[in-house]
Amino acid sequence: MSQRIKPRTLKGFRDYLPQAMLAREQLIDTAREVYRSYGFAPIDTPALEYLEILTGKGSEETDKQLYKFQDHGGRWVGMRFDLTVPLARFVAQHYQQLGAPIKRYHIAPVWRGENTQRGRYREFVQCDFDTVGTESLTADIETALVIHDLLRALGFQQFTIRVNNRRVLNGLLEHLGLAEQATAVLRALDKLAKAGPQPVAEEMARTARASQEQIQHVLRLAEIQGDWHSVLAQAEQLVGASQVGRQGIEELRRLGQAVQAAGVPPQRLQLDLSIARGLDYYTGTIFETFLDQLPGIGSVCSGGRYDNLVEVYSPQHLPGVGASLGLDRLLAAMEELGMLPGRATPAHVLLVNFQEQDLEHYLAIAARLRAQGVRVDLYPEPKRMDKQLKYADRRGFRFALIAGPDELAAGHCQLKDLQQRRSTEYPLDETLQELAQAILTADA
RNA sequence: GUGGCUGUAGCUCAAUUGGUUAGAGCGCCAGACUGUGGAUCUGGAGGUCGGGGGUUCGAGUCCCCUCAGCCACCCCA
Repeated sequence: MSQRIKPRTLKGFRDYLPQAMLAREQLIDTAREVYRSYGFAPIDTPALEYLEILTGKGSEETDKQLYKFQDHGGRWVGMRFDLTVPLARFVAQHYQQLGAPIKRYHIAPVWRGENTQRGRYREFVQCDFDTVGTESLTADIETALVIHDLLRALGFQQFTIRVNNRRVLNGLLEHLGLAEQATAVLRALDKLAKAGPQPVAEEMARTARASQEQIQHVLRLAEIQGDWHSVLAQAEQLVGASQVGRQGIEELRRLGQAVQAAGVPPQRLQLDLSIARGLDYYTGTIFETFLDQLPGIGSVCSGGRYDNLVEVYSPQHLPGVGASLGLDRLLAAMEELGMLPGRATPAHVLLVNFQEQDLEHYLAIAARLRAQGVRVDLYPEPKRMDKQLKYADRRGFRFALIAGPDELAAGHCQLKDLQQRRSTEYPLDETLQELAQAILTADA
């Protein structure tokens, strides 16, 4: 070999080893189950879209982060940076066949060419669920419930879903005569939690040319603290006579009431009038979800209502609402919190290999166990047993199945529980039902 | 995209003021122990000191560039 190529991966792109991938797949399975329990159905869309489909939808910033290039036919194409914009295109293209409302989930990778950090990558998987084609607040309420169920199903106890409504913000800005500069004001406001009031006020003065009085008014809204009820009461005064603002407040009132009535503990759902979200397409309810133990990692599940996004591609009015679970960010958090299992194998049992001439026996035993749902890993070569047991141990197998010449001759086998460190004898009969039951029971 | 910090074996880290053939622990492979795992001992594999260039008699060590990681800004999952 003249020149060996150095194996490496691009910045922000990663390989996933078995242990990590098992955790990812388990998380995906959980998300899928929760989505399905609410009736969301799966879809998929291409990684590449015509560039014009993607640009100008999220924000100026997302346009800059877009991976784009000319394909072999000279077409300008881009890699999707989220799953919501492709969904809008998808709905516009297929709503005749689908009918409304459309409830779909979509678990797939997205790409953003931005700088990397802990829990921030250039290729990452989002787990989106959305309801398109209804303006009903029920869809917003269910979105909150799904987020809640999802985090609970993943094993989280301490998390906070922060809720706001763009209409409240827009109402206030309208009331203050800042409707024109809404984007700039909201962008500055979004930084309040991190930066504090001083820098935010300065940014508003600079980018939105807001007066001191206007700024103070906006900041007052964001600083409102308290329970759901009192926050709304105070916000009501600040938005004044604004029609939009009052609608937003009413929506939040109904949403808060319904979600709590559905059994979500009040402390998990917080009204936070300062969250605005950087994406331009949101029009109503907005959600962000933070882990109480790791607030610094950012939101692990965000979303909101976007009533006009599909109209970019279709004359139909197709309002939508949904949210996106950040799989990779969540996994980074779970790893930090020690919530990930250390297993590196999906198999329940390692079948020890004693000698080449008994291969057919091993294959038959494995086949019978698999037929009953047991995942069996047959060691490929007759190595020393201590090596094989060490292999099983290191990878986190619960069981090793020992069926050497002695056992085969006697018509039974040893099931070795590597966790409890003891063996039990089982008959090697036609079905191996007793053995399979023992393995599957211990696994559950 | 901007700024700061970091970069030695798979992992965690050593290596006097620049000075011969770059070390340790853990892990991996093998043996002691040819049918019973997290122990012990012995041996082995694995590094172009992230990569490239420069200064120097001599660079892991100093300088520049580049790549990657972390942090902040920005934005976001």
